[in-house]
Amino acid sequence: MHRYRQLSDTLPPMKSLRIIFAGTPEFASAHLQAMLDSQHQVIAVYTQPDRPAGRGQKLMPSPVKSLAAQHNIPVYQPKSLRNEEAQQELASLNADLMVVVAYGLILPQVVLDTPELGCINVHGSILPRWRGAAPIQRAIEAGDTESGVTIMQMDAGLDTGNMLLKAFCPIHPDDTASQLHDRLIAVGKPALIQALDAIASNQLQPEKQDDSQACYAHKMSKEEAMLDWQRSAQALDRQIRAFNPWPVAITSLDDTNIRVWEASALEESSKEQPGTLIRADKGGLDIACSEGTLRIKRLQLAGSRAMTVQELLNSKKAMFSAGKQFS
RNA sequence: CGCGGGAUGGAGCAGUCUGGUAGCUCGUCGGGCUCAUAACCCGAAGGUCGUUGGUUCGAAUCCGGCUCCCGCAA
Repeated sequence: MHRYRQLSDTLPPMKSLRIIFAGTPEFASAHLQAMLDSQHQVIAVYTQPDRPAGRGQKLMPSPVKSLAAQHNIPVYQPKSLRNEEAQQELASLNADLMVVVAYGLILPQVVLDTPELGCINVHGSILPRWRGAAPIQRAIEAGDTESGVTIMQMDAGLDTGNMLLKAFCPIHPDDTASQLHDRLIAVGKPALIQALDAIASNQLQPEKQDDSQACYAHKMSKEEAMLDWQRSAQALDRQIRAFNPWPVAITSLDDTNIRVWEASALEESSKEQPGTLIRADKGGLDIACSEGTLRIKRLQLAGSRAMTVQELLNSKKAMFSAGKQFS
């Protein structure tokens, strides 16, 4: 296996690959863009079927579909790749390689074996840590200080394939999932192109994952968005950053839900019961936790946009008087 | 046609139900107090009330169309 930095002196690739790209969200479309800017040839794109999304529930194309359409690349949107019809369609494209980035569909073994060079995946963590659906968010929630992108040869398991290349980046103490997401795109794009070039000239050596070091990044859900004031301020701060921009951490005051967009943990501890508002001023809302104090800086009331505590206090001073209980 | 909330000086809001001189908290500018200040005191500027049509003697307020924003849902 190569580290990304060591590949910078790689020789030019022997040939341009015929590639099928499969992906759905923005993380995927960014990598598709990188491939379109490279010398490799994207002959077709697979993405999830259009789904009702947004207000009004209109059918929306995925970011990958939109980008492919702009470049006149054929788009396929099967509901599943388990049926033979879809599999034959894919085989008829006669690709050298398939690149999968956050596609959201399981690829059966038949499909994995279809392209001559197999299927590779760009994953938003340093494997075997954080296999699964939400590696970016879970890394922040766990307080990891380093992350990166792993490019691997796909096999039938969930992110268990042999690793081909890794590109590292730091996680800063105040990073949100949104910021790390963007950083991983910046790191992942050149890494993917490096990997493609190296694959084209057969220079990569697969490395097995150490299964004993693996952990799983479960999908984010709204059910876990509620802040538990019995936890430490530091843990809540991480949760808030991991849940930004989706699904966004929530707390409850006066029986209404408040979305918490930005906060930081203070060392200061207090004797107040966890969830008690200690003070509210331009700096933020300071709330007692079981350990430490959480300072909320930006939040969002129902029906309104997110705003800073300073803005909000201009009209809602009564709502945030000291002594109030969050739950 | 998925359900619901909203648009009022630079910012966040009240006023709309019960039409009749545009208000609050901040910010800005000027002055004062102070060793000093993000603190305090005094004063000033700044709004065709999202847009468009209608009802009315009179519309931020009532009725219809449109635009944009937000929550639920995904």
